[in-house]
Amino acid sequence: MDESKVKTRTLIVDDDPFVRASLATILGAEADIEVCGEGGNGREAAALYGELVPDILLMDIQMPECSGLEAAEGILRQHVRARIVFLTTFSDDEYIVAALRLGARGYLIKQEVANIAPAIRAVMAGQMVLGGEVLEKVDTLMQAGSGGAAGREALRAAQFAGLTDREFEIIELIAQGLDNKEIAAQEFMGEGTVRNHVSTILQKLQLKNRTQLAVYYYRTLKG
Amino acid sequence: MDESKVKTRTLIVDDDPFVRASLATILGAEADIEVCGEGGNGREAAALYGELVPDILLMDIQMPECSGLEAAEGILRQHVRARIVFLTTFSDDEYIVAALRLGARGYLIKQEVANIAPAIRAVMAGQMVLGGEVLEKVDTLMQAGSGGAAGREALRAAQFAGLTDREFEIIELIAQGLDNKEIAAQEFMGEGTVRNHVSTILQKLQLKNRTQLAVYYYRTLKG
DNA sequence: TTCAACCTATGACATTTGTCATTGTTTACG
DNA sequence: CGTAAACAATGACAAATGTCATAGGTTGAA
Repeated sequence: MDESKVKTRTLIVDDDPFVRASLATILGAEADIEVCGEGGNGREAAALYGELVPDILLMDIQMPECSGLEAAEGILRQHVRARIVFLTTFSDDEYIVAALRLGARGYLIKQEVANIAPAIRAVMAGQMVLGGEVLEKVDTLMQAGSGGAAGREALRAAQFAGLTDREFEIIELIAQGLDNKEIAAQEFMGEGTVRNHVSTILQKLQLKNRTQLAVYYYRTLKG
Repeated sequence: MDESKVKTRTLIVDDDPFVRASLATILGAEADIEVCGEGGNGREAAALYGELVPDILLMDIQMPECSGLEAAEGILRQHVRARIVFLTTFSDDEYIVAALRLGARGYLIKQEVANIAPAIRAVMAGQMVLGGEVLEKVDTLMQAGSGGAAGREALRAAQFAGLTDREFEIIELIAQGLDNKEIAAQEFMGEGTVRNHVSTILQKLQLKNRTQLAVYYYRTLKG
């Protein structure tokens, strides 16, 4: 159709009015991006999101009253497919993990201003974006196995923060519709062991059962 | 980035060399389509698909050695997001149902040559395409309720052949991760009734459990 | 070496899920 | 009117699923 003509509607949320204004100016100058609203804290973010339903929510984490993480959690509960990109001053370890676990589509550092617009485009294309500085942190946070490929691997690990390789394999099998017995056969382990892994996965991702896990998989990884 | 410049890489698979050549010529003439490979049967389709990972696989169903349906099943197992469009000589009833159930993105008739390129574009835009002749068949195959809207309704009906409205509602709730009790509450019916509906759905779609149903939902409806 | 993860495994247990037989109501069609 | 299909429900049952406690083996880092 005419996707190329439609601008990416972006909602900006930051407690610093100066930052908001700067971002709005910088992004507004891009031909394919339109700033559709601005907010100053998490509550406003949630309210504005429900009202405007933007394509992208670009949000700070540390904000008074209601943090970006809290807001994101609420928003994602309502709008599962929300594309939320965090924009912070420092790449704080716990925040990264928390944000990615929530299902954020990006985690950028304010210093890397020039990267923001391209990052938004990438997220709109279904990708996930981590700022360079963040990527390093992620790398050290989970001493990524051996000397394997860094790129996609780090992303994968990041998105399912805290999950082990085994657990991730099992997630993929569940997302293909296999039951515990089939998974056990495929992975050469006991069915009880599979159950244990599944149980751990569900706790880590705060899900209730394997069906929710499959849903989560397709909504977060794909989608 | 620059999606508008990148051509849609299309893999053509048909046992008739003449058909292959014709299609390649016709499609190659389109500014936004590029034929990236050709194959003569299902096995070649699978092999080439894995090698080239095209945007679109345009494939005949009836082929020697390995039918298009078999190939599609294998390919979709590996590449969940594969966009497979079947192109056949006749709109054969069973094939239509089978193809759509597999998760095909399109089912076209060779006679409607002029429609192929537009169909490819539609599929790339996330839509699903059924040739006009096919649509009629689908309509009669399942005497589509009453005189409701034909378009999207027919598609939905086709994709979930034989499913009732109620059943479809329940599918959507399952695809949101609700358990039977929650569905019962939401739909104002007994939990046992929900179980019965789920059981019927699974039989109709030939699935084993609700997790597979969720997987099926996201692989088929979404993409 | 000691410690912390991770992986594996078992047994017990409660819950959820799926199947089946059966029954009844309502609605649409011939 | 009779019939068929969709819808709702119940009870009973088998199977799958998820949780928990516990425990042994491996491996890499301090």
